Amino acid sequence: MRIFNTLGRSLQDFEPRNAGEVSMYVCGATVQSRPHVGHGRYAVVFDVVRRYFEWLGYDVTYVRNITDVDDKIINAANEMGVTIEEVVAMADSAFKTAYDSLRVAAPDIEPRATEHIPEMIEMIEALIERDHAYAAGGDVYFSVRSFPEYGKLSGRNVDDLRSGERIEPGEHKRDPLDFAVWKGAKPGEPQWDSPWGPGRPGWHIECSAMAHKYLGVGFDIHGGGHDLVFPHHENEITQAEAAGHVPFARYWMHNGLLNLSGEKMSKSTGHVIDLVDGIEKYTPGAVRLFYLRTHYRKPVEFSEEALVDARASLDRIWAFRRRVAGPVEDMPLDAAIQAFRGAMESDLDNAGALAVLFDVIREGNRRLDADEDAGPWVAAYDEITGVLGLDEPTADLDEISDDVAAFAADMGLEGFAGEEAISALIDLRARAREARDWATADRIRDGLATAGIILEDTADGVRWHRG
RNA sequence: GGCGACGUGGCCGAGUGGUUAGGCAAGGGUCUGCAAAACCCUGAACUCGGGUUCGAUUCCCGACGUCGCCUCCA
Repeated sequence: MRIFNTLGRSLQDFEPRNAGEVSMYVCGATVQSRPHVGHGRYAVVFDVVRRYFEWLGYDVTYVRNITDVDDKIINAANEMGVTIEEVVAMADSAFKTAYDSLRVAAPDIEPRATEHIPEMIEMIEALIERDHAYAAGGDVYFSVRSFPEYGKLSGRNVDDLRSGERIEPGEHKRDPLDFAVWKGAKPGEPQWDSPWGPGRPGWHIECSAMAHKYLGVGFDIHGGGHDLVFPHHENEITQAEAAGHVPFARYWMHNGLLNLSGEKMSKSTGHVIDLVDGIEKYTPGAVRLFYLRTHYRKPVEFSEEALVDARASLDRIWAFRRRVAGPVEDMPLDAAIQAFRGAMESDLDNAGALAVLFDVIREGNRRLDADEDAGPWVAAYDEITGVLGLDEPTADLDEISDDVAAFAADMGLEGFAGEEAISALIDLRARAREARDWATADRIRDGLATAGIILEDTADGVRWHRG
């Protein structure tokens, strides 16, 4: 497996820290507001990274944090006139809803910043002991110039940074480049006791401390959005390594960002499309496929057209598997699995992997049309869609059940519901077709379509699926 | 101003120093009561200008363009 490592900016062979195990930490959300469609990408990308390693047989430990204390959360609470807990609960639940519908598997560990304050304080103490941080006026700052390697991840030279040149009122930095690892408490803000007085942790120290706690020194993969490279990840490395955890992480993966009308989506500017809304509008599978059509490192433009395109592609994918009922016994076609692996091993070329899937589908369809054995192709399909999380979920009839039952009743089929109602209607339609009563047959097909069930007549009988 | 990424057919999007990516859309056919699905066929590309090379979309240089980071952000 070759991975593009942001640390060193090169394609590198992946060698796990411990044979057979992969430890990964991904920066999750700051739960200040509902997720936008950009957040779905990082979640899906790293979900696939995890699934792929698991598929290869690695024992994966996946940690994804929740940042639940932060300036932005405090500001949001003040603006909305609600408590911080309410902001966190609202945003957190929207993120969970989105992850679930996108079929992003829950991480093994999902630590919250507010539950790891002692670990952060411990790390800050270590930094002070080693003269990499200093307390000033109730705050604690990291001394950037005390760490010569600062800038190694983002490729920045300390002297080129014009950021942080201004010092906010009330800050006590010795050097404008220094950043806060502990912020002294302000009235009305969440606070914890510390050796430097009451306060709360800086953003970057949260991840350094939690990643270290759960994954130890030199864990395998640290991931996140490309916009986190600087300063967040740069500072994470700096703090962790300055505290003696060397190396902090060995491979750094960053997914490309999502643009909207040529501009990055950003919570702070409100230039966003809500993720939960987008999933509802375009369907979860189409959104997931949209993320996976493009190599994970490239920027992507979010557009109506792109989502409609993804939806059509997904229909093609799923239509193939519907042609064969149930599981297949065959071994997956070796050539296809090798090609799939080849793509994935090449820095997780998810777009190339998708091309392999479409090749499998085309040949599989051709074989089914020709009455040839398609088992190995179907098995390869199952294998690949399983890793990508693109297999079709079992039809959920709950929300349309009433409509189907009502329509069945209209057709004179009282007392049927769910799949039974669908089967009864299909039987009724079959009799109508035998009698060449096309009007009734079409009425049933159209009625079911309105309710959300699509019928297809095939040589082997009628198939249905959710529309 | 500093650092970095990218520019492929109507749209999206992989890849490669010389031989068809793939998807969506379009046109033609086959199948079908009609649909739907599927298969077959068709066309179409590598931003521009130099250079290296027998040969470059692929390597090097430059131009133009788009985007990201340098402040919170997946």
